[in-house]
Amino acid sequence: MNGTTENQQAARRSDPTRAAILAAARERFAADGYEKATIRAIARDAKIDPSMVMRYYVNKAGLFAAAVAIDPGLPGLPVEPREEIGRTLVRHFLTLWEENEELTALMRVGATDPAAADRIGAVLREQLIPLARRVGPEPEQAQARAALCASTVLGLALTRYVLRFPASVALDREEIVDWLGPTIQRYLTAPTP
Amino acid sequence: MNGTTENQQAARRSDPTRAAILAAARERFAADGYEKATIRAIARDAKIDPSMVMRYYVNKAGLFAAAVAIDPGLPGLPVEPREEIGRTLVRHFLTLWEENEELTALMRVGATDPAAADRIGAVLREQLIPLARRVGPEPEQAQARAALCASTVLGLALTRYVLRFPASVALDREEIVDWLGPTIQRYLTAPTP
DNA sequence: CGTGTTGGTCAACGCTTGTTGGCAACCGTA
DNA sequence: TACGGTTGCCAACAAGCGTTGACCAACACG
Repeated sequence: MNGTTENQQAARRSDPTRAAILAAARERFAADGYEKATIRAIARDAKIDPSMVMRYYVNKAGLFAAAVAIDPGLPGLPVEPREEIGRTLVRHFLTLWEENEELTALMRVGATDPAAADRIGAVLREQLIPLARRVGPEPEQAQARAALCASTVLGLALTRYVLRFPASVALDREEIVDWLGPTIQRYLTAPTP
Repeated sequence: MNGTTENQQAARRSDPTRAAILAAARERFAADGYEKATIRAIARDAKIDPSMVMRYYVNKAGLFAAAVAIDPGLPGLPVEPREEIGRTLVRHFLTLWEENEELTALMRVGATDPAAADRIGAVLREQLIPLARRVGPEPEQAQARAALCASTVLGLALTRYVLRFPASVALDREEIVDWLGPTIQRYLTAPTP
């Protein structure tokens, strides 16, 4: 089907530009949120004309959708040893947040845009709740357990990566795992209090 | 000094209007965030002309500052019995969030505006850290303990009142206290893991 | 070589925003 | 009754936004 590589769009001469736009968009959305991240500013960062953004991504919403796409990949996570899931999950989320600034962007935008909020909610629905059902007792409690885990993880992300409270930024990785790991572990596996 | 009541501004004929503006502003800021809550929309809700907003609150930033002012009142909180602080704190925060929509507004705006973010951070600095110092062991760990408590409480607020995840909204009050109470208790009083 | 396609710029559009100043109506006081 | 201050509305401003279409330059292919 394709001469060079399998399963990808034909290479276009404009690919570097497209990538530059996406990179600039991610950075701006993560730093400023949706409204304050203007197409003009993004174009300036990418060193091209604002109209190019429209040509390649139709409109601002399309640009945001293209710039922010994330899969936390929870289904592939090892759930054994079972008494370590809490710590495993916390570590997993920490690397995820530190490697993808899109997550910060998604959260900044989600605070005011229901569509973006739902993108985050989808992770809870499609990955965290099933995981809670698989791993914990009382499957009918999976919703509640997953909600608590989400609030724990997103709370840390909020204070550390979005609001950037010094006291939260100062925590180091293993310190966080030591404190939050048992919390998540309890939310997932302990009997309903 | 004043004929009617002590320690307050002279009653102005415009007070009802001022109050209507503030109420509308709180509602809009809480629902839409800073940029999407336009002065025109707020004025429309308050059934007055947009220029009145400027007359009474100088500019949009001044309006926001006047509309959102909160004191969580942690210093006055009973810390006894000590093994109940966790649950007491969680209950306190829950009523706080349910009674003041300003808190939702502050968080929506804080997601993109550093000044608003700092207003939330001030609570952590001035009330939560001192409380952690008073109540927990190893005073030099107070920063970390308080940061963890803040992330717990704000995480719940985020998923429940800002992002409005159904699974988080569905939790009921005492269920939350039962799950989060022990978490806060541990963050505040347990020895460093 | 000519010709269609692609990558990119420029200038402008229509609209909304925060903000301003002028002007009319009302009030309490003298 | 006259009058200064308050309360309110109206119309307009400048600036910034997302978005559009005309136009030029470079390339690919016959």
